[in-house]
Amino acid sequence: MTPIAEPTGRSLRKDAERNRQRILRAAAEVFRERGLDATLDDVARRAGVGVGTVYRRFSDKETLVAELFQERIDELVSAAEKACEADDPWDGFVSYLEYVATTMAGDLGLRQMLLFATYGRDRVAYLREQVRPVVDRLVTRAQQAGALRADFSATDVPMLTAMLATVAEYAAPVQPGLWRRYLRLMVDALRPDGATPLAPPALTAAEMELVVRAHSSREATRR
Amino acid sequence: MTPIAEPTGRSLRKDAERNRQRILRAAAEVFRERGLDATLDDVARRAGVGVGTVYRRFSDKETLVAELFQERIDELVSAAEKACEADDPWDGFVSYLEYVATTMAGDLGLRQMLLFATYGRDRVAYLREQVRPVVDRLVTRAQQAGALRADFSATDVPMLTAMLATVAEYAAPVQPGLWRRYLRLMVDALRPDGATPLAPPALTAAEMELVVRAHSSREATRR
Amino acid sequence: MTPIAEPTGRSLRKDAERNRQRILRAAAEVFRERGLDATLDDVARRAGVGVGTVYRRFSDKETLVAELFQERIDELVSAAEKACEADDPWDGFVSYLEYVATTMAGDLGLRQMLLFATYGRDRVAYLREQVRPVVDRLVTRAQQAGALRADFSATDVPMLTAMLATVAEYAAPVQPGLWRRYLRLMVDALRPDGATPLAPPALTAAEMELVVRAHSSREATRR
Amino acid sequence: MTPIAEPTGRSLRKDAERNRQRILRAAAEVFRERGLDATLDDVARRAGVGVGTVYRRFSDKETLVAELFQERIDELVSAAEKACEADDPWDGFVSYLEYVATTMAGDLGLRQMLLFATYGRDRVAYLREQVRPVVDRLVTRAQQAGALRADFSATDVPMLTAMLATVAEYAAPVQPGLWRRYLRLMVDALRPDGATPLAPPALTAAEMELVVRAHSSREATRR
DNA sequence: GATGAATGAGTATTCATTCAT
DNA sequence: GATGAATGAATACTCATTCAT
Repeated sequence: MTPIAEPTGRSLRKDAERNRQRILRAAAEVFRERGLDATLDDVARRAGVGVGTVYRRFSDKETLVAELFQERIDELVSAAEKACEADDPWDGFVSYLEYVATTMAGDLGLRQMLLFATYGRDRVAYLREQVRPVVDRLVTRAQQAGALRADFSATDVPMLTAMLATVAEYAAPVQPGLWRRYLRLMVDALRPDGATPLAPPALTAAEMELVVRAHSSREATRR
Repeated sequence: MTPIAEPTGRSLRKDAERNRQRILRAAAEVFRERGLDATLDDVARRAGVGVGTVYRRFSDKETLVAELFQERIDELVSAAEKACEADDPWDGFVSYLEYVATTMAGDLGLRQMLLFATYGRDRVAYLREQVRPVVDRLVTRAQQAGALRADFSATDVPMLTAMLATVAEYAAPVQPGLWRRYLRLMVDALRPDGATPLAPPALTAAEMELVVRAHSSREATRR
Repeated sequence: MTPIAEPTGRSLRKDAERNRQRILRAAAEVFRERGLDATLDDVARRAGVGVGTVYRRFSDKETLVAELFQERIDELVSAAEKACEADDPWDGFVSYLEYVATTMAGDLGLRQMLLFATYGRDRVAYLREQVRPVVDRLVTRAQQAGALRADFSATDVPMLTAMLATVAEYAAPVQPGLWRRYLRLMVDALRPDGATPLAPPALTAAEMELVVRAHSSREATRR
Repeated sequence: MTPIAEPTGRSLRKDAERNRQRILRAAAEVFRERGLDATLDDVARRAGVGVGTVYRRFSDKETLVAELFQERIDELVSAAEKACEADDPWDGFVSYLEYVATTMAGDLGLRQMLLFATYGRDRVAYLREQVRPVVDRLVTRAQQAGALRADFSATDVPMLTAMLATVAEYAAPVQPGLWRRYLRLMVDALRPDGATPLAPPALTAAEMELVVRAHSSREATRR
């Protein structure tokens, strides 16, 4: 784009950034389609760069995956925020669940990341850290509006999304939207009327932390 | 054949059988804890035998995994049958869900087998073949008793159990019974009164077959 | 594309090409001396590179073997063409036999490739495809000159060369040229005068195809 | 067979000998059909005994193969002797060649043993030791009768048979008798009339010894 | 900085051989 | 003696990661 001259300095950094983006985009595609078993060579090829370049930008496969995950988290956070501003608190809440499930339904790599402790389980901890406050608000808001049963907890949300991800994973090749059926089912159960007391109680935030940590430490032993 | 005498050959078989059991036990542990990526060398080490011995007993990693899976299937089928004979059709239905969730809780290998079809996808087909009729009965029975909403389908059952298994897996180290909370939630939704129409519709039996098959072919193309 | 400049990438390719050649040379030696059972690790060691490098250049053991074989084919075809242009049709014919026998002498791998079809049987088919027309001409030409008995067939040529190669293989370490003795013997028999009718008839081209195919399928069933 | 009593002593040895024969027979079949790559487990299975028994009778796979080879040698020697007593010296000579080629044509293992230096090349040395005197006689007799060209040597015989084995190997699956065609060809060349002087000269007996030794020592280095 | 070549530990599986029963 | 169970070194091939150009 910049015609002549300027061979060093800024243009290089611009190139670098462009490559970084390319790689992230390529990785997102590749992992989405083929799961986390895909090779970094595959990613590099799709990005149109050499593997070396990938390693220059991301010290590790793990790191690259984590970076991608972070992108999803960011998107998730803004989705949650947007959902918080919905006119109807209940609709906001449900639309957030829908958003998460939709995202996961279309992304094999993401599902593997969430459902199996093979890659960077500790990222999930970080995710919760980020999203939690917003989700808290989302839940409280719906409950205060009397639309969501009182014994529902913010820590239930990640569990529900994991459950939907499971369905998505299972049905992905045949009926990618099947998870909506189970979202409906849950939603029916989440209304305050006629609900049976839930037991055991939801995880506390601290317990939730533990859950996630337990997963990652198990991970640590593995390799 | 001859129940008396035959002191030779028999004692050998005893040893062999002992090793076979050791291997199965070791494999169950290893795959449960570390998933299906675990090596047969790992299994052998855990069992305290050489790899060759593992291969003498199980022609394949695939075969070994399948054998383990078969054990679970058998248990599942009898659980379903027992559930069918419960006095209260609804209780029977719920207790089956409980049984399956409990079984899958904490078994990473089992979940991988069900969700990602690297090993023994045909086995999953077989599993469904075995359990389906009993589950059909279980569901019909609960619906005829007016205890289960009419738009619920037998193909919903594996989905629900997979969902519960996901929760179990997540929470296992901290709160192993957490999945019961979500079982309650679902159960609330499954009652016929006040239910919202479910959409999309449940998978037909044929579609369910496809889901399973699709997993294996996806797997095939992946490599 | 641009023949000037481009100092990067090119020098790498030089290295890579050098290694490729090293590997091919090493493979030629190893397979020649120790047959096709030799390991690619052996080849790598001889070439002074890691196994990975071998696999980077040749996707398969099969492929590497085929590549080596292809080199021989190319040489063979040009030898046959040159032989076709000899002033004396008979001398041309004989010199071709000499060439082939010389080439195969002492190359255990090459002989295994021709006799036992573990690797690159399709290549043998391809070889025949390539050489056959030229050999046909070579034979016809000698027969039309009245120098070669009429019941000789082009499909006899590979058989004769295989036979000579066998002798060469046997005698290589002691008397590398011994095969010439048997070439003389055959040549005596190939003259048209005083020849006994040959039975059974030579293979037809189609049968020859079958021979080659049969080897591969036999191989297939064996494992 | 022996009814009661006599549990130790002779009957055991009889059993052992019977097993030995069974194993040899089984090995002959298995190696004939599937070549020397066949497993000793395969042999044991075919023989209806355990592998352990095979190892009790034959210290080694190599040894078992050698033993089989010896059987063939013995048969070969008697064939040669019988051929020596033929009324027509020439016919005797040719029938010997036919006998050897026929034997090899039907036996993949034998061909591998003879054509490739993978198994027990030194056995070939031994073979020659045994057969040489008879073959000498066979050749001399035919030459004295004026039926065989004078420059033919006894050391040419193993070469001719190896050549025929090559054809047999090649054509085995499609046209197992094709070697006869080339035997005819050679026979035409072996008549004394109209023969071109053969060069280089045949191997001397000493050289032949060297050839064989060279093969086996090459073998030694391999493992 | 970018490239892609090189590396080698790691994986599933086989088979000759040994040894407990 | 016979059995077949156990062993483990060996083989083809992959992929995350490093490094020379």
